[in-house]
Amino acid sequence: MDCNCVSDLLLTPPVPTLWTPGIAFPDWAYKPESSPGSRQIQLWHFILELLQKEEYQGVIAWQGDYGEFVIKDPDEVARLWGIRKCKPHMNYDKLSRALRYYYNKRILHKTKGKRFTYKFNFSKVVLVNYPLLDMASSPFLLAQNHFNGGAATPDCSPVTPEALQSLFPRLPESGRGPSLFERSAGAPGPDGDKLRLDTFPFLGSGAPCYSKPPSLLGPYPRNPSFDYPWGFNPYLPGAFSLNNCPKLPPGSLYSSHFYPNPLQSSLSQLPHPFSSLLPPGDTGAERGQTGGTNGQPPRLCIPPYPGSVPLGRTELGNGGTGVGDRERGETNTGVIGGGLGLGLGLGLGLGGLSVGSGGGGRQSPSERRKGVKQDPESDSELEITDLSDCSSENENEPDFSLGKEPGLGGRSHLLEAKSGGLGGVLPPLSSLPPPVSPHPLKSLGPLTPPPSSLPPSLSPSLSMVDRHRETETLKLAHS
DNA sequence: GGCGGAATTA
DNA sequence: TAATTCCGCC
Repeated sequence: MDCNCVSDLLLTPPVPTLWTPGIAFPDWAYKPESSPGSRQIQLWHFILELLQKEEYQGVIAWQGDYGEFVIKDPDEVARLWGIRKCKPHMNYDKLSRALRYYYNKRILHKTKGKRFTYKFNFSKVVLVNYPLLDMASSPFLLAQNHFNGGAATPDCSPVTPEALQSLFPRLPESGRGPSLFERSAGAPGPDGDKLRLDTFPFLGSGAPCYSKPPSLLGPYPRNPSFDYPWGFNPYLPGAFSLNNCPKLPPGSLYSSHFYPNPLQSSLSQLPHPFSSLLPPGDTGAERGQTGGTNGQPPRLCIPPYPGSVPLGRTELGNGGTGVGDRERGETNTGVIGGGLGLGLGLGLGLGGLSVGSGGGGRQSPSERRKGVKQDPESDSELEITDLSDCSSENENEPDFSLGKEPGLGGRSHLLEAKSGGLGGVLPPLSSLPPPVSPHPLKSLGPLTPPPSSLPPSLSPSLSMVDRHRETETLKLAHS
Protein backbone atom coordinates (compact mmCIF):
# COMPACT_ATOMS: atom_id res chain seq x y z
CA MET A 1 0.00 0.00 0.00
CA ASP A 2 1.41 3.25 -0.90
CA CYS A 3 -0.90 5.34 0.99
CA ASN A 4 0.71 7.99 3.01
CA CYS A 5 -2.07 8.35 5.40
CA VAL A 6 -1.64 4.78 6.40
CA SER A 7 2.02 4.79 6.84
CA ASP A 8 1.68 7.71 9.10
CA LEU A 9 -0.55 5.78 11.33
CA LEU A 10 1.02 2.48 11.30
CA LEU A 11 4.32 2.67 12.75
CA THR A 12 4.10 3.20 16.35
CA PRO A 13 5.00 0.13 18.23
CA PRO A 14 3.35 -0.22 21.53
CA VAL A 15 5.04 0.67 24.65
CA PRO A 16 5.07 -2.53 26.58
CA THR A 17 4.36 -0.92 29.83
CA LEU A 18 1.41 0.82 28.41
CA TRP A 19 0.21 -2.01 26.42
CA THR A 20 -3.12 -3.26 27.41
CA PRO A 21 -3.11 -6.92 26.82
CA GLY A 22 -6.63 -7.14 25.73
CA ILE A 23 -6.27 -8.46 22.31
CA ALA A 24 -3.10 -8.98 20.57
CA PHE A 25 -2.56 -11.16 17.67
CA PRO A 26 0.50 -13.08 16.98
CA ASP A 27 2.69 -11.27 14.63
CA TRP A 28 1.64 -13.42 11.80
CA ALA A 29 -1.90 -12.45 12.40
CA TYR A 30 -0.90 -9.18 10.95
CA LYS A 31 0.98 -10.71 8.23
CA PRO A 32 -0.76 -9.92 5.03
CA GLU A 33 -0.58 -13.50 4.03
CA SER A 34 -2.37 -14.44 7.16
CA SER A 35 -5.29 -12.58 5.87
CA PRO A 36 -5.91 -14.53 2.78
CA GLY A 37 -6.62 -12.39 -0.09
CA SER A 38 -5.77 -9.30 1.72
CA ARG A 39 -2.72 -7.23 1.38
CA GLN A 40 -3.59 -5.04 4.23
CA ILE A 41 -5.14 -4.98 7.57
CA GLN A 42 -8.57 -6.35 7.79
CA LEU A 43 -11.39 -4.59 9.41
CA TRP A 44 -11.76 -7.01 12.23
CA HIS A 45 -8.12 -6.68 13.04
CA PHE A 46 -8.60 -3.00 13.08
CA ILE A 47 -11.56 -3.27 15.34
CA LEU A 48 -9.59 -5.39 17.70
CA GLU A 49 -6.87 -2.86 17.71
CA LEU A 50 -9.21 -0.13 18.65
CA LEU A 51 -10.78 -2.23 21.31
CA GLN A 52 -7.42 -2.94 22.67
CA LYS A 53 -6.41 0.60 23.12
CA GLU A 54 -7.59 2.53 26.01
CA GLU A 55 -7.54 5.76 24.19
CA TYR A 56 -10.37 4.53 22.06
CA GLN A 57 -12.55 3.39 24.85
CA GLY A 58 -14.76 6.28 24.16
CA VAL A 59 -15.10 5.28 20.58
CA ILE A 60 -15.40 1.57 20.78
CA ALA A 61 -15.29 -0.71 23.74
CA TRP A 62 -15.97 -4.15 24.98
CA GLN A 63 -19.33 -4.41 26.45
CA GLY A 64 -21.74 -7.02 27.53
CA ASP A 65 -21.06 -10.53 26.53
CA TYR A 66 -17.67 -11.87 25.91
CA GLY A 67 -16.55 -10.81 22.55
CA GLU A 68 -19.20 -8.23 22.40
CA PHE A 69 -18.34 -4.70 21.71
CA VAL A 70 -20.18 -1.52 21.12
CA ILE A 71 -19.25 1.17 18.73
CA LYS A 72 -19.85 4.20 20.78
CA ASP A 73 -18.93 6.61 18.12
CA PRO A 74 -19.69 5.09 14.76
CA ASP A 75 -18.58 8.10 12.87
CA GLU A 76 -15.27 8.19 14.58
CA VAL A 77 -14.65 4.53 14.09
CA ALA A 78 -15.51 4.94 10.47
CA ARG A 79 -13.24 7.88 10.24
CA LEU A 80 -10.37 5.98 11.76
CA TRP A 81 -11.02 3.10 9.48
CA GLY A 82 -11.13 5.43 6.56
CA ILE A 83 -7.83 6.85 7.58
CA ARG A 84 -6.37 3.45 7.88
CA LYS A 85 -7.61 2.41 4.54
CA CYS A 86 -7.15 5.72 2.89
CA LYS A 87 -10.80 5.97 2.26
CA PRO A 88 -11.65 9.51 3.17
CA HIS A 89 -15.26 8.97 2.34
CA MET A 90 -15.67 6.12 4.69
CA ASN A 91 -18.65 6.36 6.91
CA TYR A 92 -20.44 4.13 9.30
CA ASP A 93 -22.83 2.95 6.70
CA LYS A 94 -20.00 1.61 4.65
CA LEU A 95 -18.15 0.35 7.62
CA SER A 96 -21.17 -1.46 8.85
CA ARG A 97 -21.55 -3.01 5.45
CA ALA A 98 -18.08 -4.33 5.82
CA LEU A 99 -18.97 -5.62 9.23
CA ARG A 100 -21.99 -7.33 7.85
CA TYR A 101 -19.71 -8.81 5.36
CA TYR A 102 -18.25 -10.68 8.28
CA TYR A 103 -21.51 -12.22 9.26
CA ASN A 104 -21.27 -14.86 6.68
CA LYS A 105 -17.74 -15.48 7.63
CA ARG A 106 -18.90 -15.74 11.16
CA ILE A 107 -16.17 -13.59 12.37
CA LEU A 108 -18.70 -11.23 13.71
CA HIS A 109 -22.32 -11.12 14.32
CA LYS A 110 -24.71 -8.47 15.33
CA THR A 111 -26.05 -8.25 18.79
CA LYS A 112 -29.65 -7.78 18.17
CA GLY A 113 -31.43 -5.06 19.90
CA LYS A 114 -28.31 -3.22 20.78
CA ARG A 115 -27.35 -0.40 18.61
CA PHE A 116 -23.89 -0.47 17.16
CA THR A 117 -23.17 -3.58 19.08
CA TYR A 118 -21.44 -6.52 17.53
CA LYS A 119 -19.87 -9.60 18.79
CA PHE A 120 -16.79 -11.40 17.76
CA ASN A 121 -16.91 -15.01 17.10
CA PHE A 122 -13.64 -15.96 18.51
CA SER A 123 -13.71 -19.47 17.43
CA LYS A 124 -13.33 -18.10 14.01
CA VAL A 125 -10.61 -15.87 15.09
CA VAL A 126 -8.89 -18.82 16.56
CA LEU A 127 -9.07 -20.56 13.28
CA VAL A 128 -7.81 -17.58 11.51
CA ASN A 129 -4.90 -17.19 13.76
CA TYR A 130 -4.16 -20.74 14.52
CA PRO A 131 -4.73 -22.48 11.28
CA LEU A 132 -3.34 -25.73 12.48
CA LEU A 133 -4.91 -25.81 15.81
CA ASP A 134 -7.89 -27.59 14.52
CA MET A 135 -5.79 -30.25 13.01
CA ALA A 136 -3.76 -30.84 16.02
CA SER A 137 -6.72 -31.17 18.20
CA SER A 138 -8.49 -33.35 15.79
CA PRO A 139 -8.80 -36.35 18.02
CA PHE A 140 -11.04 -34.37 20.21
CA LEU A 141 -12.83 -32.52 17.64
CA LEU A 142 -13.33 -35.50 15.55
CA ALA A 143 -14.99 -37.02 18.46
CA GLN A 144 -16.86 -33.89 18.76
CA ASN A 145 -18.41 -34.53 15.48
CA HIS A 146 -19.67 -37.77 16.72
CA PHE A 147 -21.18 -35.99 19.54
CA ASN A 148 -22.85 -33.64 17.29
CA GLY A 149 -23.73 -36.16 14.79
CA GLY A 150 -27.39 -36.23 15.27
CA ALA A 151 -28.09 -32.79 16.30
CA ALA A 152 -28.13 -29.60 14.56
CA THR A 153 -24.76 -28.25 15.08
CA PRO A 154 -24.24 -24.68 15.60
CA ASP A 155 -21.15 -23.94 13.83
CA CYS A 156 -19.50 -21.41 15.84
CA SER A 157 -20.12 -20.10 19.17
CA PRO A 158 -17.55 -18.02 20.79
CA VAL A 159 -14.68 -19.83 22.25
CA THR A 160 -15.25 -20.03 25.88
CA PRO A 161 -12.62 -19.88 28.50
CA GLU A 162 -13.35 -23.45 29.25
CA ALA A 163 -12.86 -24.47 25.72
CA LEU A 164 -9.62 -22.69 25.54
CA GLN A 165 -8.65 -24.08 28.81
CA SER A 166 -9.22 -27.42 27.34
CA LEU A 167 -7.21 -26.66 24.34
CA PHE A 168 -4.54 -25.04 26.34
CA PRO A 169 -4.43 -26.82 29.62
CA ARG A 170 -1.78 -24.58 30.88
CA LEU A 171 -3.82 -21.58 30.36
CA PRO A 172 -4.46 -20.14 33.75
CA GLU A 173 -7.98 -19.36 34.53
CA SER A 174 -7.20 -15.94 35.58
CA GLY A 175 -5.25 -13.40 33.79
CA ARG A 176 -2.37 -13.16 36.09
CA GLY A 177 -0.20 -16.03 35.32
CA PRO A 178 2.05 -16.30 32.44
CA SER A 179 1.00 -19.43 30.88
CA LEU A 180 0.62 -19.00 27.32
CA PHE A 181 3.25 -20.49 25.37
CA GLU A 182 5.49 -18.30 23.57
CA ARG A 183 7.99 -19.20 21.11
CA SER A 184 11.46 -18.16 21.44
CA ALA A 185 11.67 -14.60 22.30
CA GLY A 186 14.97 -14.40 20.65
CA ALA A 187 15.76 -12.79 17.45
CA PRO A 188 12.96 -12.28 15.09
CA GLY A 189 12.65 -14.87 12.51
CA PRO A 190 10.83 -17.99 11.69
CA ASP A 191 10.95 -18.96 15.25
CA GLY A 192 10.30 -15.62 16.58
CA ASP A 193 6.62 -15.66 16.49
CA LYS A 194 4.58 -16.59 19.40
CA LEU A 195 1.16 -17.57 20.25
CA ARG A 196 -0.68 -15.62 22.78
CA LEU A 197 -3.93 -16.43 24.23
CA ASP A 198 -4.42 -12.94 25.23
CA THR A 199 -5.32 -12.69 21.69
CA PHE A 200 -8.70 -13.78 22.78
CA PRO A 201 -10.12 -11.38 25.19
CA PHE A 202 -13.19 -13.26 25.95
CA LEU A 203 -11.58 -16.28 27.30
CA GLY A 204 -11.07 -15.33 30.79
CA SER A 205 -13.38 -14.26 33.44
CA GLY A 206 -14.48 -10.82 33.82
CA ALA A 207 -17.32 -8.67 34.57
CA PRO A 208 -20.24 -8.88 32.26
CA CYS A 209 -19.70 -5.33 31.39
CA TYR A 210 -16.49 -3.57 31.01
CA SER A 211 -15.05 -0.69 29.28
CA LYS A 212 -12.16 -2.77 28.34
CA PRO A 213 -11.41 -6.39 28.29
CA PRO A 214 -11.37 -7.86 31.73
CA SER A 215 -8.00 -9.03 30.84
CA LEU A 216 -6.96 -5.59 31.61
CA LEU A 217 -8.55 -5.62 34.93
CA GLY A 218 -6.53 -8.15 36.68
CA PRO A 219 -2.96 -8.09 37.70
CA TYR A 220 -0.76 -8.38 34.79
CA PRO A 221 2.90 -9.03 34.82
CA ARG A 222 4.28 -6.01 33.20
CA ASN A 223 7.52 -6.97 31.84
CA PRO A 224 9.70 -3.99 31.27
CA SER A 225 11.91 -5.90 29.02
CA PHE A 226 9.06 -7.03 26.97
CA ASP A 227 9.84 -5.42 23.74
CA TYR A 228 8.58 -7.79 21.15
CA PRO A 229 12.01 -8.96 20.24
CA TRP A 230 10.63 -11.19 17.61
CA GLY A 231 9.19 -8.27 15.83
CA PHE A 232 5.69 -8.80 16.83
CA ASN A 233 3.85 -5.71 17.53
CA PRO A 234 0.20 -5.85 18.11
CA TYR A 235 -0.07 -2.32 17.08
CA LEU A 236 2.07 -2.47 14.11
CA PRO A 237 -0.63 -2.34 11.58
CA GLY A 238 -2.34 0.40 13.21
CA ALA A 239 -0.53 2.09 15.90
CA PHE A 240 -2.06 5.41 16.18
CA SER A 241 -0.56 7.48 18.78
CA LEU A 242 2.32 6.04 20.63
CA ASN A 243 5.26 7.86 19.39
CA ASN A 244 8.02 6.98 21.64
CA CYS A 245 8.92 3.89 19.82
CA PRO A 246 11.13 3.75 16.88
CA LYS A 247 9.39 3.73 13.63
CA LEU A 248 9.88 0.84 11.45
CA PRO A 249 11.01 1.46 8.00
CA PRO A 250 8.03 1.61 5.72
CA GLY A 251 8.88 -1.60 4.09
CA SER A 252 9.25 -3.46 7.29
CA LEU A 253 5.73 -3.42 8.35
CA TYR A 254 4.97 -6.69 6.89
CA SER A 255 8.39 -7.87 6.38
CA SER A 256 8.45 -11.54 5.86
CA HIS A 257 11.34 -11.60 8.16
CA PHE A 258 9.02 -10.85 10.98
CA TYR A 259 6.19 -12.86 9.78
CA PRO A 260 7.09 -16.43 9.44
CA ASN A 261 4.82 -18.64 7.63
CA PRO A 262 2.09 -19.61 10.00
CA LEU A 263 2.00 -22.97 8.46
CA GLN A 264 5.49 -23.52 9.49
CA SER A 265 5.19 -22.16 12.88
CA SER A 266 1.73 -22.57 14.14
CA LEU A 267 1.97 -26.21 14.77
CA SER A 268 5.07 -25.84 16.72
CA GLN A 269 3.39 -23.12 18.59
CA LEU A 270 0.75 -25.34 19.76
CA PRO A 271 0.79 -25.97 23.40
CA HIS A 272 0.56 -29.30 24.89
CA PRO A 273 -1.10 -31.51 23.90
CA PHE A 274 -0.79 -30.32 20.40
CA SER A 275 2.85 -29.76 20.65
CA SER A 276 3.15 -33.42 21.33
CA LEU A 277 2.28 -33.98 17.76
CA LEU A 278 5.50 -32.51 16.79
CA PRO A 279 8.51 -34.60 16.20
CA PRO A 280 10.74 -35.11 19.16
CA GLY A 281 12.77 -32.14 19.91
CA ASP A 282 10.25 -29.72 18.76
CA THR A 283 7.64 -29.80 21.37
CA GLY A 284 6.35 -26.84 23.10
CA ALA A 285 7.52 -28.24 26.36
CA GLU A 286 10.97 -28.46 25.08
CA ARG A 287 10.79 -24.95 24.04
CA GLY A 288 9.71 -24.02 27.44
CA GLN A 289 6.12 -23.43 26.78
CA THR A 290 5.24 -23.01 30.34
CA GLY A 291 7.81 -20.60 31.30
CA GLY A 292 8.62 -19.10 28.04
CA THR A 293 12.01 -19.21 26.64
CA ASN A 294 15.01 -17.12 26.96
CA GLY A 295 13.89 -16.02 30.30
CA GLN A 296 10.82 -14.48 28.96
CA PRO A 297 7.78 -15.89 30.53
CA PRO A 298 4.84 -16.23 28.35
CA ARG A 299 2.21 -13.81 29.14
CA LEU A 300 -1.39 -14.30 29.32
CA CYS A 301 -4.02 -11.85 29.55
CA ILE A 302 -7.34 -12.75 30.64
CA PRO A 303 -10.07 -11.53 28.64
CA PRO A 304 -13.43 -10.37 29.31
CA TYR A 305 -15.51 -13.27 29.66
CA PRO A 306 -18.47 -13.12 31.86
CA GLY A 307 -17.21 -16.32 32.97
CA SER A 308 -20.09 -17.66 34.75
CA VAL A 309 -21.46 -19.24 31.71
CA PRO A 310 -19.13 -21.81 30.61
CA LEU A 311 -20.87 -24.17 28.42
CA GLY A 312 -24.34 -23.73 28.07
CA ARG A 313 -25.22 -20.31 28.26
CA THR A 314 -25.55 -18.56 25.26
CA GLU A 315 -25.89 -19.90 22.02
CA LEU A 316 -25.18 -23.42 22.70
CA GLY A 317 -28.71 -24.25 23.26
CA ASN A 318 -29.92 -22.50 20.25
CA GLY A 319 -28.15 -24.39 17.68
CA GLY A 320 -30.15 -26.11 15.13
CA THR A 321 -33.37 -24.73 16.19
CA GLY A 322 -33.81 -23.26 12.86
CA VAL A 323 -34.03 -19.73 13.77
CA GLY A 324 -34.42 -17.23 11.09
CA ASP A 325 -31.61 -15.40 9.58
CA ARG A 326 -32.18 -12.51 11.81
CA GLU A 327 -31.32 -14.78 14.61
CA ARG A 328 -28.34 -16.26 13.05
CA GLY A 329 -26.03 -14.19 15.02
CA GLU A 330 -27.40 -15.49 18.18
CA THR A 331 -27.33 -18.95 16.89
CA ASN A 332 -23.72 -18.85 16.75
CA THR A 333 -22.83 -21.80 18.78
CA GLY A 334 -20.69 -24.70 19.34
CA VAL A 335 -17.33 -23.30 19.30
CA ILE A 336 -15.60 -26.43 19.42
CA GLY A 337 -17.95 -28.37 17.41
CA GLY A 338 -18.28 -25.55 15.09
CA GLY A 339 -15.42 -23.26 14.92
CA LEU A 340 -12.64 -25.50 15.83
CA GLY A 341 -14.26 -28.76 15.20
CA LEU A 342 -15.37 -27.52 11.96
CA GLY A 343 -11.95 -27.12 10.64
CA LEU A 344 -10.67 -30.03 12.39
CA GLY A 345 -12.78 -32.92 12.67
CA LEU A 346 -14.50 -32.23 9.52
CA GLY A 347 -11.33 -31.42 7.89
CA LEU A 348 -10.05 -34.82 8.64
CA GLY A 349 -12.62 -36.13 6.38
CA LEU A 350 -14.80 -37.42 9.03
CA GLY A 351 -17.72 -36.07 7.28
CA GLY A 352 -20.96 -37.72 6.85
CA LEU A 353 -22.26 -36.42 10.05
CA SER A 354 -25.26 -34.79 8.82
CA VAL A 355 -26.66 -32.11 10.84
CA GLY A 356 -30.10 -31.14 9.96
CA SER A 357 -30.63 -27.83 8.52
CA GLY A 358 -32.66 -26.89 11.42
CA GLY A 359 -35.48 -26.37 9.14
CA GLY A 360 -35.89 -23.29 7.27
CA GLY A 361 -35.94 -19.83 8.51
CA ARG A 362 -32.79 -19.25 6.68
CA GLN A 363 -33.87 -16.87 4.13
CA SER A 364 -32.34 -13.54 4.23
CA PRO A 365 -34.55 -10.57 4.54
CA SER A 366 -34.14 -9.96 0.91
CA GLU A 367 -34.88 -13.54 0.20
CA ARG A 368 -38.03 -13.17 2.07
CA ARG A 369 -38.70 -10.14 0.12
CA LYS A 370 -37.82 -11.64 -3.15
CA GLY A 371 -38.68 -15.18 -2.44
CA VAL A 372 -35.55 -16.53 -3.89
CA LYS A 373 -32.36 -18.23 -3.08
CA GLN A 374 -31.99 -21.42 -1.27
CA ASP A 375 -28.91 -20.52 0.57
CA PRO A 376 -26.73 -23.32 -0.63
CA GLU A 377 -23.81 -22.27 1.40
CA SER A 378 -25.97 -21.80 4.40
CA ASP A 379 -23.57 -19.41 5.68
CA SER A 380 -24.39 -18.37 9.09
CA GLU A 381 -26.18 -21.10 10.76
CA LEU A 382 -24.12 -23.57 9.19
CA GLU A 383 -25.13 -27.07 9.58
CA ILE A 384 -22.26 -29.32 9.43
CA THR A 385 -23.02 -32.02 7.06
CA ASP A 386 -19.68 -33.14 6.12
CA LEU A 387 -16.34 -31.89 5.45
CA SER A 388 -17.03 -30.50 2.16
CA ASP A 389 -19.89 -28.67 3.59
CA CYS A 390 -17.74 -27.39 6.18
CA SER A 391 -15.22 -26.18 3.83
CA SER A 392 -17.82 -24.93 1.55
CA GLU A 393 -18.69 -22.72 4.32
CA ASN A 394 -15.32 -21.32 3.85
CA GLU A 395 -15.58 -21.04 0.20
CA ASN A 396 -16.85 -17.61 0.50
CA GLU A 397 -14.36 -16.55 2.94
CA PRO A 398 -10.71 -16.15 3.04
CA ASP A 399 -8.95 -19.35 3.10
CA PHE A 400 -8.06 -19.47 6.70
CA SER A 401 -6.84 -22.92 6.44
CA LEU A 402 -4.09 -24.31 4.44
CA GLY A 403 -4.60 -23.51 0.93
CA LYS A 404 -7.44 -24.52 -1.15
CA GLU A 405 -7.60 -28.14 -0.38
CA PRO A 406 -10.98 -28.76 0.93
CA GLY A 407 -11.02 -30.49 4.08
CA LEU A 408 -8.47 -32.12 6.00
CA GLY A 409 -7.01 -34.29 3.54
CA GLY A 410 -4.85 -31.55 2.44
CA ARG A 411 -4.22 -30.44 5.91
CA SER A 412 -3.27 -33.79 7.07
CA HIS A 413 -0.86 -34.23 4.30
CA LEU A 414 0.63 -30.98 4.97
CA LEU A 415 0.86 -31.62 8.59
CA GLU A 416 2.37 -34.95 7.95
CA ALA A 417 4.93 -33.49 5.74
CA LYS A 418 5.72 -30.78 8.15
CA SER A 419 5.92 -32.85 11.21
CA GLY A 420 7.36 -35.95 9.86
CA GLY A 421 4.61 -38.44 9.73
CA LEU A 422 2.21 -36.88 11.99
CA GLY A 423 -0.43 -38.86 10.32
CA GLY A 424 0.73 -41.73 12.34
CA VAL A 425 0.03 -39.82 15.41
CA LEU A 426 -3.41 -38.98 14.52
CA PRO A 427 -5.81 -41.65 15.42
CA PRO A 428 -7.65 -43.42 12.71
CA LEU A 429 -11.12 -42.30 12.33
CA SER A 430 -12.36 -45.65 13.32
CA SER A 431 -10.79 -45.28 16.65
CA LEU A 432 -12.72 -42.29 17.53
CA PRO A 433 -14.58 -42.64 20.71
CA PRO A 434 -18.25 -43.13 20.50
CA PRO A 435 -20.48 -40.31 21.27
CA VAL A 436 -20.45 -39.73 24.89
CA SER A 437 -21.92 -36.42 25.31
CA PRO A 438 -24.08 -34.33 23.15
CA HIS A 439 -22.42 -31.34 24.44
CA PRO A 440 -20.04 -29.96 21.93
CA LEU A 441 -17.68 -28.57 24.43
CA LYS A 442 -17.42 -31.63 26.50
CA SER A 443 -15.52 -33.33 23.84
CA LEU A 444 -12.84 -30.82 24.01
CA GLY A 445 -11.35 -32.05 27.14
CA PRO A 446 -7.73 -31.61 27.81
CA LEU A 447 -5.40 -34.48 27.55
CA THR A 448 -4.12 -33.61 30.88
CA PRO A 449 -6.33 -33.39 33.85
CA PRO A 450 -8.13 -30.14 33.78
CA PRO A 451 -7.18 -27.54 36.24
CA SER A 452 -9.07 -27.85 39.40
CA SER A 453 -10.68 -24.64 38.58
CA LEU A 454 -12.34 -26.03 35.59
CA PRO A 455 -15.97 -26.58 35.93
CA PRO A 456 -16.99 -30.12 36.56
CA SER A 457 -18.77 -29.99 33.31
CA LEU A 458 -15.53 -30.51 31.57
CA SER A 459 -14.62 -33.56 33.44
CA PRO A 460 -16.48 -35.92 31.19
CA SER A 461 -14.21 -34.95 28.43
CA LEU A 462 -11.40 -36.46 30.29
CA SER A 463 -13.08 -39.74 30.46
CA MET A 464 -13.76 -39.45 26.85
CA VAL A 465 -10.14 -39.04 26.19
CA ASP A 466 -9.43 -41.98 28.39
CA ARG A 467 -11.84 -44.02 26.48
CA HIS A 468 -10.26 -42.92 23.35
CA ARG A 469 -6.93 -44.04 24.60
CA GLU A 470 -8.33 -47.29 25.72
CA THR A 471 -9.71 -47.83 22.33
CA GLU A 472 -6.40 -47.13 20.82
CA THR A 473 -4.69 -49.41 23.22
CA LEU A 474 -7.10 -52.17 22.45
CA LYS A 475 -6.62 -51.71 18.82
CA LEU A 476 -2.94 -51.88 19.19
CA ALA A 477 -3.25 -54.96 21.26
CA HIS A 478 -5.39 -56.60 18.66
CA SER A 479 -3.12 -55.72 15.91
C1' DG B 1 -30.32 1.31 12.45
C1' DG B 2 -29.78 -2.68 10.13
C1' DC B 3 -29.84 -5.74 6.29
C1' DG B 4 -28.09 -7.87 2.03
C1' DG B 5 -27.68 -7.58 -3.21
C1' DA B 6 -24.95 -5.95 -6.81
C1' DA B 7 -21.31 -3.70 -9.03
C1' DT B 8 -16.88 -2.10 -8.46
C1' DT B 9 -12.21 -1.52 -6.69
C1' DA B 10 -7.40 -2.57 -5.52
C1' DT C 1 -10.22 -11.60 -1.67
C1' DA C 2 -11.80 -8.07 1.18
C1' DA C 3 -13.63 -4.65 1.12
C1' DT C 4 -16.05 -0.14 -0.92
C1' DT C 5 -19.85 2.02 -2.76
C1' DC C 6 -24.51 2.43 -3.68
C1' DC C 7 -28.90 1.16 -3.00
C1' DG C 8 -33.62 -0.34 -1.72
C1' DC C 9 -35.97 -2.53 1.75
C1' DC C 10 -37.49 -3.42 6.59
